[in-house]
Amino acid sequence: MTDRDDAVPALAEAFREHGFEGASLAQLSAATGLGKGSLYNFFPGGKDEMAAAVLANVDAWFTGNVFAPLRNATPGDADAIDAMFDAVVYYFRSGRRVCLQGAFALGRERDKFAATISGYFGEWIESLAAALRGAGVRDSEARASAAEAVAAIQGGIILSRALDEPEVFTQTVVRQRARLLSHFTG
Amino acid sequence: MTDRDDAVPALAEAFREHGFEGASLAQLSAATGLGKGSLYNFFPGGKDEMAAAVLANVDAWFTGNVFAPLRNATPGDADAIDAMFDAVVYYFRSGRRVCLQGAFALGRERDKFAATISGYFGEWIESLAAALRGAGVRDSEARASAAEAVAAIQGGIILSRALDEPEVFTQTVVRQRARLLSHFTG
DNA sequence: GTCTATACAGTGATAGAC
DNA sequence: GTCTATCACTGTATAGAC
Repeated sequence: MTDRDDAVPALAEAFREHGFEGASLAQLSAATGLGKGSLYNFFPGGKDEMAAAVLANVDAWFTGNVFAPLRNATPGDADAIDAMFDAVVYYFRSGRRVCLQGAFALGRERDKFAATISGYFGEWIESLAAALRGAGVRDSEARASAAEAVAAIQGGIILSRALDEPEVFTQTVVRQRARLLSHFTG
Repeated sequence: MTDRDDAVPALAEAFREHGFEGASLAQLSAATGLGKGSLYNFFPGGKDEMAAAVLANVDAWFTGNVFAPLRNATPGDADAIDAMFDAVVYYFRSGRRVCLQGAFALGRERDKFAATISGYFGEWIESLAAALRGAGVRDSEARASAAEAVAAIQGGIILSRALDEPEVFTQTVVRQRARLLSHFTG
């Protein structure tokens, strides 16, 4: 654990609150408690490298807490699906916390971090589809169903923030959880 | 029709491509073909007023092409639902075009345009729920089902852009359309 | 490694000539 | 009404003292 890694969570929160363009170096400096000089010492590439480090950190969290458990689930066992939704509710703070990859996908940042963003969502859908296939769902339906769940989560974040009603996100998760688990009861 | 209204569509595209913070006055000037002086003549409030005019313009389009048809649908008739999805696919260019209200909901712009954004999604959900109630769906389920559809559309835009696969959005619409129409076949 | 000082391009916005 | 010129300011990034 270097000091560089210690700064990443603070950077993440700053990017989530202000967006990539909206997060100025002054704010990033204040959020981390590091002077601009120190920030450029850890991230010579500037804001781009800071954002890349943040995205990689988020990806690592999801790999460990979501993607890998879905991949390693025993076929036909719904627990990994349940755990995924629990992790999602926790990570996105019931919809109050923005998904950086999702927010970046809507803006100019998409071009700059295209591979990372694509990889994040692609792996989420693929690992979830793998768990669904374990319940006997055929491949094309598993992928479509997985994409639908991931899209619903992303849309749930937007809606709950737009309406300022966290229950919208919670409800979205409840419904998607039930929908996916119904594959396992048959 | 004033020259002000003529500039709004060009401003909308600029905001969609670059985001609110990312769209500089130089770009807005280039997109509209108007000098900064002219822009400030039409929009004395600057960027904020331009964005507000764009959001109002989008809202008006949806009111005329989506919300009102849903409200005026004859109870039990699914045509308005079908028309909504057609309009959505057209408006969002099969997921290639960003939803400004959705993008703003994820950033700092949310605070500045809170009422407009909330009103847009609130009316979308309410008008869609009204059409579903016309098919005999009880109120709480109608609202939840409507919110799920709107969230899926927003998430579909994110996913299709993130993966650079318009088919993801198209598939989302296909599935949601089928899900909502199933209320009418009973 | 950390900070302060600074370079310099670009920002939103305004003034004023035409 | 339209543009150009300009304003004050903030942006990212760097240099250099400590």
